[in-house]
Amino acid sequence: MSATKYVSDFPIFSVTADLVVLTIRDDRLCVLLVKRGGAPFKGGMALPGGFVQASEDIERAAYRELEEEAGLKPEDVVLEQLRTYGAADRDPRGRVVTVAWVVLTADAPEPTAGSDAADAMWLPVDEVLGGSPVSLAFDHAQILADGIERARSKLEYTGLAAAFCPPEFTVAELRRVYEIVWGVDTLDPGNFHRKVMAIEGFLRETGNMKKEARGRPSRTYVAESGVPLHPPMRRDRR
Amino acid sequence: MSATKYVSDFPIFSVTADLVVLTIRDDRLCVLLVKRGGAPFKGGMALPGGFVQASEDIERAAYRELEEEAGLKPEDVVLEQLRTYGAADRDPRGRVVTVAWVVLTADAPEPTAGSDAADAMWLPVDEVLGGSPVSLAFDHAQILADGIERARSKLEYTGLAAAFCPPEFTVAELRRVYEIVWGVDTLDPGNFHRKVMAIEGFLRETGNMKKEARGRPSRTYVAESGVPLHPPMRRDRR
DNA sequence: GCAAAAGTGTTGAGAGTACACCCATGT
DNA sequence: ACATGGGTGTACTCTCAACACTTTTGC
Repeated sequence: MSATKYVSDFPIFSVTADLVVLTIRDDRLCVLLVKRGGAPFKGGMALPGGFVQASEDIERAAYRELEEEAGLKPEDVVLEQLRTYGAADRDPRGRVVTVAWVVLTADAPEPTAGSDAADAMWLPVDEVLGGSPVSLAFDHAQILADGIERARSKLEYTGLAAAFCPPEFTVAELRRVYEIVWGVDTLDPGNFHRKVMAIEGFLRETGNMKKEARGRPSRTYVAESGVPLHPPMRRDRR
Repeated sequence: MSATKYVSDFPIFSVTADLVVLTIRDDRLCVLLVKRGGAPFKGGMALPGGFVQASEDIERAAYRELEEEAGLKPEDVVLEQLRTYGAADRDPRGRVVTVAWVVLTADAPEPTAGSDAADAMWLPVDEVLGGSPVSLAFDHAQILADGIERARSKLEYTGLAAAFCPPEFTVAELRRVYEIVWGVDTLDPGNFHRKVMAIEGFLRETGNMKKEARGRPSRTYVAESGVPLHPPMRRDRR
């Protein structure tokens, strides 16, 4: 850190932007974690993130950290604010509040490639939060859990699932996203196809086809907008 | 202000908690606004709120401001975090980020009663944001709009509507809440009654009755929990 | 009795599910 | 030919909205 001192008439806070970066790799929902290089929690795992600079919009800081720590550019992702965590004792360094963001991406470059945090890695979320959970620094386990729940519920009533797909994708690829994120066995392919095609303004046909290893080639689509889905894709919660 | 100076190694932020306090008065959705007593925007209207103290949880600060500026106690309200606004230039005093909260309440005491801000008042939201909108300080117009939208959508899939009702209420009172907040003409009383009674774990009958000016007396209920509604109460968005 | 509001019954339209079936490709 | 996944058709179920109707009060 620099020797510069900052002075204020008001109680002093520092603000960080922390990121819950989610993607799908090998048919599993994965989150980007970094190994901390300094105190506190040195060597422990944490969400990527960092301090917001003095004259930087918080959202801009989130995009900057995303590029620095994950090598992801704004046009590769969907980013939205999750919530702010501000318990007085959440950071041993002092009074730090963090604004957390959920980031969805289809691009999943191995994060070691030329980034600040060479110790970044993708881990399946069910391993991080599951039976023998990975211990995360600060309150990051809570932030991660909140971020995953946000992503799950957003799939229901927005077209956000497309953010996990490449720019041009098939209905089956979109269906896999729903199955993986919701953790359900199999959505009926026929019904899913019809349902998703019935939603106005969600998918636009490209005219291209994509051949898989087996079976009939499928049409490809691009997501049209971020508008709410009508009707929504509801998950069963009996 | 005190003469105390605060010093830090990190970029300095101040953090405020701002409140979108909503209630229903005279069959209209109303928001609590205060007249600012100091610069900037002195004399202008703003959302109630204030600085978070140095060792105070942000949520606790929200409850404190709620009591100081509106005379409302935690048990009288439902409070939930809305989002954080952190544009670098949003406050002319310096780098201030605000964590905004949505507060729903049935109690609507006239706010002048013994509070810090004797200049607080309830205003109908459609007058504040409508045709000739009231000008609000900072980015508070945006915050208010976001808060109202949050309240509207929360009515669909949570039992939050009950927060606008007294502790013991009738199905008709609950129905008025939906009509007023969503701005719809009339929900069918019969269908609404059946729908709301079909939701597990939402309403518990008290055994009491309430007589209105006219018509058959109705049973009264208390809201049972904050659990999600299944099935949800969906609003039409044709 | 009449008006008004609570609450119930009935019915018809539409949405969702299960599943049969056809289509287009690789092997 | 046959296996595989894309995509469509069909019929049954369930939900929901419209609205008729009964109940219980005040006037």
